[in-house]
Amino acid sequence: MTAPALTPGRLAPAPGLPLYRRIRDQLTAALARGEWRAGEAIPPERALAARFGSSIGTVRKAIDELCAANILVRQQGRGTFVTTHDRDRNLFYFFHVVPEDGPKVYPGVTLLAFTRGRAERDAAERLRIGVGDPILRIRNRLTVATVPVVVDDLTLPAARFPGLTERRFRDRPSTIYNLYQASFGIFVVRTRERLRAVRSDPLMAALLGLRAGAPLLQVRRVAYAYRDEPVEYRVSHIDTAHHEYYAEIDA
Amino acid sequence: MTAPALTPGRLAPAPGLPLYRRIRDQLTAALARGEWRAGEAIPPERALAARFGSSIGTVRKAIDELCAANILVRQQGRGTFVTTHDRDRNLFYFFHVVPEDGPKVYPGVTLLAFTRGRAERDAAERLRIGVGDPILRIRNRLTVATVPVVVDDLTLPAARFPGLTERRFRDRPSTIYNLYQASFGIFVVRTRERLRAVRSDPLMAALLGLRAGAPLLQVRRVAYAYRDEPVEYRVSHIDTAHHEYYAEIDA
DNA sequence: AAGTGGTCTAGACCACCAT
DNA sequence: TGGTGGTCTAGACCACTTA
Repeated sequence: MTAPALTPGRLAPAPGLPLYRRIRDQLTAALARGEWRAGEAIPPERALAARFGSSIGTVRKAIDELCAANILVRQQGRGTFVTTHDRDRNLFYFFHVVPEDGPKVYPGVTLLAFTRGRAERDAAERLRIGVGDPILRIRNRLTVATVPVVVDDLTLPAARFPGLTERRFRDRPSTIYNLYQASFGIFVVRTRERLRAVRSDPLMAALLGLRAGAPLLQVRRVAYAYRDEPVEYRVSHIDTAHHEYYAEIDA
Repeated sequence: MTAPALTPGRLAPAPGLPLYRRIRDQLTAALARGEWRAGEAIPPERALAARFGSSIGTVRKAIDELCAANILVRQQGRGTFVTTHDRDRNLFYFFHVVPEDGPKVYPGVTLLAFTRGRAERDAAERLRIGVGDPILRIRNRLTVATVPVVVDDLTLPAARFPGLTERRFRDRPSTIYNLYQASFGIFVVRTRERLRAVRSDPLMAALLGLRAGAPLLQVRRVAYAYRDEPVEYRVSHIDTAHHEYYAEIDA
């Protein structure tokens, strides 16, 4: 005498979806409205199973997907925790520049400029905002062992970052993506990057200590939050004379 | 009265590993020795559960991992199949060059050179063979809409490709990775790439119809088979004047 | 010792595909 | 209609962490 697989009414929305996906979406929604903060544990699986009126295996399958999306992290014997954008994580997932020889290291970051402006067509399209909408522009220079290697030009939709000032940006305690998460509830989940080789213009050459015309790796990255919302457009120029851009592709 | 979780003796090797991983490894081994060929269905889950003396859920978890590694593909109602390196798959997973505007298209491939030689240090290290071991060198030019965009220089460890001739390489029915799979049992599962911006030397410039010194995107890719065995070292030079290299990074 | 996630079972029923 | 993978249950026991 097994109970019917679907117990209607317990979890109302989208009855076409399997239960474990509806539970996953409920968890995502709870995360998005801040029920559990970054670094905190979510309730134990047995408690969640009771809350959603499902079996524990179904809750585990929902959590599995959130772990695969790097939104949650399991720790056996301790609990399941909301991922944080700490230094190590950031280095591992989002910083792809490695020295020609030797291990990856965390770069030094210098803020070169912090200005307000209005979105041009390129940035507006990528951030899915209107041309002329208010934006923030930030320029950083990254150094590895005091040698300048990367210049980052960030474009942020101002509407998503209310009250972000140069001081707040400069005095952030941790990584940039950690600031997005802790201060604005924006959790970067995925990025898409387009790369090309370009000639260095005089400005970039000066910032990186190169001759104009030297080849640079240009990376145009859009960072996305929970529901595929673009939240940052970043153009990087990388001097790959003694560093490389590293990518691992499955399958 | 539930049976004990572990039923010792049924699946001998590595008793420290969970059952579903041992089953996964058994399946991988069966795949590697050709028990089921590319494109064929593996036995149904119920049959595998009987064969391994486990419950169906445990077999499913093993298959889940092989699907995640893109070695198997499930099709509801039909069966579970061994992945093939067909054109679409190859385009999707391994060809990252997209036009500046418009959709990705499959490139035309022209074989420029096919020679035998001995491994230099760089290639030997990356392929984990000895310096001086026999290798095959292959040069291809890729065109998009008749415009040359990429020059690929492949280095293959000759020992892994016995009997591969220029004719056989040129007359392959499908993709290069499909040839590796169908003729040599080498299934490319993952690649690692290192990218940098370089100046075009005179030879590359001539092959791509550019002026020497033009910036090129250089990609050095190592392709790996089942157990992290390197099977191909490929250096690509890409003209990114009107094309881009596209990467998607999770988390 | 108590509490967490991790593995495994045995079986029911659903959704989909081929015939 | 019969066979496949997909979902779900209810519960046992294991492995690990913390107090």
